[in-house]
Amino acid sequence: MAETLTTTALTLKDIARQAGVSLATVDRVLHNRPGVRPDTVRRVKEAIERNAFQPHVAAAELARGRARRFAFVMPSGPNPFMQQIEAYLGEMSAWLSSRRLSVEMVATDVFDPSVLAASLEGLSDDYDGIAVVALDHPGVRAAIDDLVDAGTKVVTLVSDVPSSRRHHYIGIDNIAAGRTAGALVGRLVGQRSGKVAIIAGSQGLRDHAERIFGFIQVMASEFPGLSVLPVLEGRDEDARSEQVLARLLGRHADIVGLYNVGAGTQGVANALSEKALSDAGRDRQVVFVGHDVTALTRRLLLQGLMDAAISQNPGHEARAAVRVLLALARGEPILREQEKIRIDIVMRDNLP
Amino acid sequence: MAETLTTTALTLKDIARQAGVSLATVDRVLHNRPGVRPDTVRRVKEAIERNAFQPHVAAAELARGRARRFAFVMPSGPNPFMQQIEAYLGEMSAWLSSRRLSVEMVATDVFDPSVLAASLEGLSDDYDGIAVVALDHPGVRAAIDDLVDAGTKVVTLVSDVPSSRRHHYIGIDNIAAGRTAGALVGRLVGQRSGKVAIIAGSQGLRDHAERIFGFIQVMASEFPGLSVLPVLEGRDEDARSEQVLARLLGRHADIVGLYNVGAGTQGVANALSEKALSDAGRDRQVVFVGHDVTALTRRLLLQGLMDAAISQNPGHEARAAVRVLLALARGEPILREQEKIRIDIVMRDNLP
DNA sequence: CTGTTAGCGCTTTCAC
DNA sequence: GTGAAAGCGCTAACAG
Repeated sequence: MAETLTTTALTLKDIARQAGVSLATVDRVLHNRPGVRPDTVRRVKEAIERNAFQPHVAAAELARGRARRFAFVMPSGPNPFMQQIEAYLGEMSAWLSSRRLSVEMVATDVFDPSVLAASLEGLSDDYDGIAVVALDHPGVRAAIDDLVDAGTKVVTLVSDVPSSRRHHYIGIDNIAAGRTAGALVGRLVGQRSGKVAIIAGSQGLRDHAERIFGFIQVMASEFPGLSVLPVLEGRDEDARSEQVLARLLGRHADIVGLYNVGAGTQGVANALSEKALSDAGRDRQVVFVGHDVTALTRRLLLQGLMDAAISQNPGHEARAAVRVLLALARGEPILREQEKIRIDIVMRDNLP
Repeated sequence: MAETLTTTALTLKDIARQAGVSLATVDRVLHNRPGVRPDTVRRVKEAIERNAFQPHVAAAELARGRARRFAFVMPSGPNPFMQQIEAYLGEMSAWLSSRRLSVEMVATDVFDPSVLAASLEGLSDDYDGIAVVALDHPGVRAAIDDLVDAGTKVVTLVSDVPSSRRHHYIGIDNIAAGRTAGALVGRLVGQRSGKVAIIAGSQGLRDHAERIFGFIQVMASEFPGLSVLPVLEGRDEDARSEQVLARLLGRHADIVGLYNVGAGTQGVANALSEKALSDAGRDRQVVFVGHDVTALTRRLLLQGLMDAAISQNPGHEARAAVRVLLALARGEPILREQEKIRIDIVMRDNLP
C-alpha cells in the first residue's frame, strides 16, 4: 500500500569507510578530480553505486561557500515582455540572496549585433553565468562561444542562437508557436473564406521569421479557403503598425484573420477596432491572434477584440534561466521537463 | 547599465555583533522563538532589517539535519493522469534524496469518503507533510483538519476541499477550466447552430461539477445558437461512456459539440468516430474538447478527432506539491506565482 | 532571558 | 596518491 520512492541517510564518511579510503578521496572521485589511482576510483565508485549514494547538496553548497554572480543581458528600451522577466527576477531576490546568488541586469541594444557582441565580450570575467536575449548573427555567435571557452555558463533566453555553443536555450519553439497561431486563426475563422494578414516587427528577427514560417505552413496545408497576404512590417512600433495595417484593411474588405507576430499591439488594436466600427452589423469581426500576455493584451482579450494570445510564461522563463545557470555552474543535472518552456494558448477564460 | 538585484555576504554572526548579542539570540529572534526581551528583539530585528539580512538556507538545512518524510495519497486503480504524477515524482528521486527528503505513495479509494478519511487518520504521526487527492466530504474534511491540528502540513492535489484547513491547494480552478472548454467548443463550432453534449464521470465529484458549471455558464451567456443537452454520466469508464454517448448521438442528429469532463476518453472517442464514419461527407465533425494530455488524447489530437485538451501539467503539479510541502515544513515563504497551476489549452500544434 | 559550544556533511588546503 | 583537519553558517543543547 505504501511504496517508498526514496531513501538515503548515508554520508561521504560511510562511503569512505566502505571503500577503505578517506573522505578526501571519495570527494575526488565524486567530482572526477585527478590524482586517484584507477583501481581506487573503481572501488569508490562501486561503493557509491551500491548505496545509490547522493551527496547532501546543502552541505556541499555550504562547504563550497562561493557566491555566484549571474548577468541577464536584455534589450534596452521599453518592451513589456522583457520588463515582466525583470520583474519576476526581482521577485526572486529573497530566494537568490538566501542562496548567496546575485543577478545583475545588463541593458544593451540587442538588435545591433556588434553592440551586443561587445557587451557580451566585456562580461567574461565578472560572471559565472550569463543569460542573453540573443540576436542570431555570426558576431554574436562568436562572442557567445568565447564566453563558453572562458568557462562562463551561457543560456540564450527567448531568442536563440542555435549555431553557438551556448549551454541551453530557455524559450519556446517559435515554429510551433507560429503553427499554433495559424491553427487558431484557421479554426476560429470557421467556415468563412477570405484573406489573412500577418504583421511582424521585422522578418529579419529569427523568432519572427520562424513564427511566420510556421503560420504560413499551417495555413497552406490546412486552410485552403484562406489566402495569406504578404507580411507587413511594423518594426514593433505602435504608430507604424497601425498605419500599415489600416491601409491594408482598407484595401482588402475580405480580411477575416490577423496574426500579430511581435509587439506594436496597441497600433494593431487601433486599426482593427476602427474597422470593427465600420463593419458593425456584419456577422463577425476579424479573428485576431497575437503573442504574450501583457496588461494590454489582457484587456483586449477581455474586451473580445483579441481572440487568443500565444504566450511564453515570463516568470517561468526567468526562474528557469536562473535555475539552469545555477545547475550548470554547480555541475548538477538539469531537470529538462521542469525547465522546458511551453507554448501557452491564452484566451479570455484561462487568463493567468 | 548594470543594475544589481541582490547582494549579501553577511552572516548571523555579523548581525549578532551589530546588535550586541549572541548568535543564539539572533537565531531566536529570526524564528520568533520565545524567551527574548522585547527590547532585545527590537534591536536584533533592526539589525536584520538594516542589512536586509537573509540567512543562508544551505547552512540552516544542514544544521537542522532532519530528514523530511512526505506522503502522497492518491487513487488506487489505473488512472493515467495520476500515473503521470507518480512518474514525475519518480523522476525527482535524485533531487529528493540529495536533500534528504522522502516521498511515499499511499494508494487508497479516494472516492469512498470513509476509506479516504481512515487512510488519512492513519498517517498523522509518520509524515511531516501529506499531499492528498481529496474528495470534498465532511468526513474527509475532518480528517484533514485533524492532521493539520497535529502539526502535519497538508496540501490538496488536483481536487480540493476548500472548507478544510489544508495549507494549500495544488491544482486548477475547475470553474475557469469549464469556462475555457465552453468557449473553445463555442468558438470552434463557429456559425453552425445545434446541440452540445456533456459527458462526465459523475456530477457528484466536485471538480466535475465545477467544470460543468463553468461550461454551461459560458454556453448560456455567449452561444445562444447552441443548446446544451442534459449531462451524461459515464463513471469515467470507457464502456459505459461509449454506450451512453452512442445512444445520445443516435437520438440527436444535430449535435455539433461535445465536452468530455473526465476520463473514459477511449469510449467517447469510439462513439464519436463511429458517428464520423456515418457522417462522411458532411461539412464538419463534432467539435470535441476534453481534459488532460495522455498517450490517448495526444493521439486523438494528432488524428484530428479531438480538437483541444484542457490540461493541468502533471509534472508541475508533482513538483509544486513537493516544493510547497517542503516550504511549509521549513517555514519558508511559498512562491505563489511559481506554484500556481495554469489551465493549459493544448491543441495539435502545441502538444508538449 | 542570554551566551557557549558542539556538531550537520561536505570541500579544501596542506602534509605525508 | 592519499589522508588529516579546519572550516562553511546555522541550529540546538546546555549552562549560566
